[in-house]
Amino acid sequence: MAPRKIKNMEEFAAVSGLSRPTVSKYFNDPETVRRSTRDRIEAALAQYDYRPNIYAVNQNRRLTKNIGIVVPFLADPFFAEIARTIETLCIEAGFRPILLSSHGDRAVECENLDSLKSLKPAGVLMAPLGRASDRRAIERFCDEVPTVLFDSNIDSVGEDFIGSDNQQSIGMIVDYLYRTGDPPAFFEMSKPVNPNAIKRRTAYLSAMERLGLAPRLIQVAGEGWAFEEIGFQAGGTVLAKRTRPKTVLCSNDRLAIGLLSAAFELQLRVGHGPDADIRVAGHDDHPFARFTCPGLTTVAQDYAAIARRSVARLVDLIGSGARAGRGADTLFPGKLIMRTSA
Amino acid sequence: MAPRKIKNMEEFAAVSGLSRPTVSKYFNDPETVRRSTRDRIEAALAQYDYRPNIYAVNQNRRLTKNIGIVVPFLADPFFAEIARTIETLCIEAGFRPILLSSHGDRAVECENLDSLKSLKPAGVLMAPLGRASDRRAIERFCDEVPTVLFDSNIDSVGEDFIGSDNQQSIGMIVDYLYRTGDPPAFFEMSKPVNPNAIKRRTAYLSAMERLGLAPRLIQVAGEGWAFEEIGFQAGGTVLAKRTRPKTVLCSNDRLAIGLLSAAFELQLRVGHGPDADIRVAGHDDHPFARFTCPGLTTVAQDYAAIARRSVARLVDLIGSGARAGRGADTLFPGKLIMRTSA
DNA sequence: AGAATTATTTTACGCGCGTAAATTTTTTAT
DNA sequence: ATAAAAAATTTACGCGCGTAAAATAATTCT
Repeated sequence: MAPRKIKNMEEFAAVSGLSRPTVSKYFNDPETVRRSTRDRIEAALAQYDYRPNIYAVNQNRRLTKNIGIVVPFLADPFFAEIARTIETLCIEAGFRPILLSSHGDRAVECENLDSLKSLKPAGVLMAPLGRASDRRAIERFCDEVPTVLFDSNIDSVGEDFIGSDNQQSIGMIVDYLYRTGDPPAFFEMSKPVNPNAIKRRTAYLSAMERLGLAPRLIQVAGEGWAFEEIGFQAGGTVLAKRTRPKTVLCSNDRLAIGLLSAAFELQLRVGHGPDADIRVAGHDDHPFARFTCPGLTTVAQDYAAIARRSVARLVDLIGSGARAGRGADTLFPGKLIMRTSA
Repeated sequence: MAPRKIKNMEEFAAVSGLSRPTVSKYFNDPETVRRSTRDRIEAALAQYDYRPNIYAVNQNRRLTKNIGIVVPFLADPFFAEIARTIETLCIEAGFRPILLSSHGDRAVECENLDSLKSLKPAGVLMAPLGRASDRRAIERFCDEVPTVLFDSNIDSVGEDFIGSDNQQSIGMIVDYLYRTGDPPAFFEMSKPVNPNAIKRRTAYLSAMERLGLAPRLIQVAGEGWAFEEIGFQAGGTVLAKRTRPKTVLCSNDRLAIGLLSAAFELQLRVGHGPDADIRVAGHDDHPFARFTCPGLTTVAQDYAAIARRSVARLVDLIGSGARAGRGADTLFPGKLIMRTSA
């Protein structure tokens, strides 16, 4: 019992009866050694519980097995969920994910990229802040590290972009709302941080035009990532007016959550029933959207597909070693989630 | 312009006119070199933008500047928030935080500890899963790495524990609910994953006894971390019965969010008004608690204080180099947050 | 069985830095 | 001003591994 402690790969190679370079090869890719050799190593591994020193391993490797994951705001459950999915997929693909949040802050985002650069990652999956991002810094980063952007795009940056088809999803829910009642007004922040927000506005306008309807934008002040608070405060003001719309489509679910809270406080009945005062819809299918009062009608982003495709693309890029320059954009369609709020 | 690229510390030392070990000393602690030396290095640093290779740096250091942060479930905004605060504090203290989530899974928690061990962290801040944790694995880990537990305790493990005083906070809200209406029933999961849940139940029972009241536990089935869903499903059943309580105190806010959603669906009026059907209170002051319908009366955990103290204790431990064995527990009191749900 | 192929071992070197010990410089005390 | 003490710097060595090239062994094919 209690076999002596293994200090390094040399010793481990000794107890497995192999040379160190062979063992090294095994740890880089177990498939590259003979079956019998592999069995011997794995037997020794079970007995001695040795792990190569991460720092020594990565010092001389051109490319590490690290994959950086950068999200703009981890306290948003949407990003927490997608990050979790991506993490799992990276591990399954044989990489070591390193999760960083930019906390909604441009400077932090830059620091994250700097930190990652010094970790020599094989690749990076990044959901940028959007407008608040330092475009130049991200460009420079993408020049050095294979990077796939997801969720929110920055034109002509990164190898690839994977996201949602806002044109389709907003078009769909505008159609739905129009067919089942009054056409929606669009509730959003006047200075959106996120490219998706801008695309959704455009999509709303074009959908209304297509239907031959007059658009109505409700643009409210507010900055940062406290969307619920902004939706609540500004929404309260909007809803208190006599001119309030009969149907509101919010640029995202978190704004809608705040708006629903404001509506409740004003004792407005939200829903599609005959005695309802107002209909509210959102976008994203936020994890909490089904627990709002009433449940929020919204469009689900296919975040599982986005995560899968993003990881797959990055792994491809890493495998091919190709820095193919600007690649293609992939947009996944949204799915209408009908609950009781609209 | 465009000075030649710096490959390593040797080159950087050359362009700053110093020897490499001196530069190395500077990067370990700028205070340990002479003022004039420091100025020269920092001037060169501004011009050449060199960063020491992380892997080479940590290979020979006994102790890295890494601090591991392990939370049980990052998709829970409460943990996302406290993790964010802790991250910032670690950076301010001159360390490099590494954030890992156990995703509510025992095996993942163990893997996280293994990963951390091979990163040779100076210390670790850990919020364990609780009952689902592999106690032995955590014990072994704490033997090797200075570890401060926070949020949820595992008796006799780790150097220190920082958390909330459930006895105080539950006692306070039970008092409040009793003084302002009917005494509360306690809504919880029958098999709680979290030690806090168990302490809260005990605290509820003792508070009721102190007040000379008959306790009423409503224990519902359900496992995992989908608290809203459990609160919604089980809560719907409970609230539909004629025997439903007039006042419900939920073991945590996420259960309460689900319960509120169920109440809304049953068209029950929640609140402390004269025409209300039921009062609902929670615990934690979850980031979304103020946007529920109606706003959730709850107890705020002082997560900023917990984060500050946890980091401070760990930095102390690291500084003193002392493995003092089992230290003290620090419990912060909660703060009553009166909203309209109770 | 012999040749061609594939897998493994040996040899040899270097990565970029930490760190103890030796040396030099600077500061303080006399 | 000079010696002693303290601080800063340099010298010298090694960490644990990757990796390339050459040599050897095992396997497969004809």
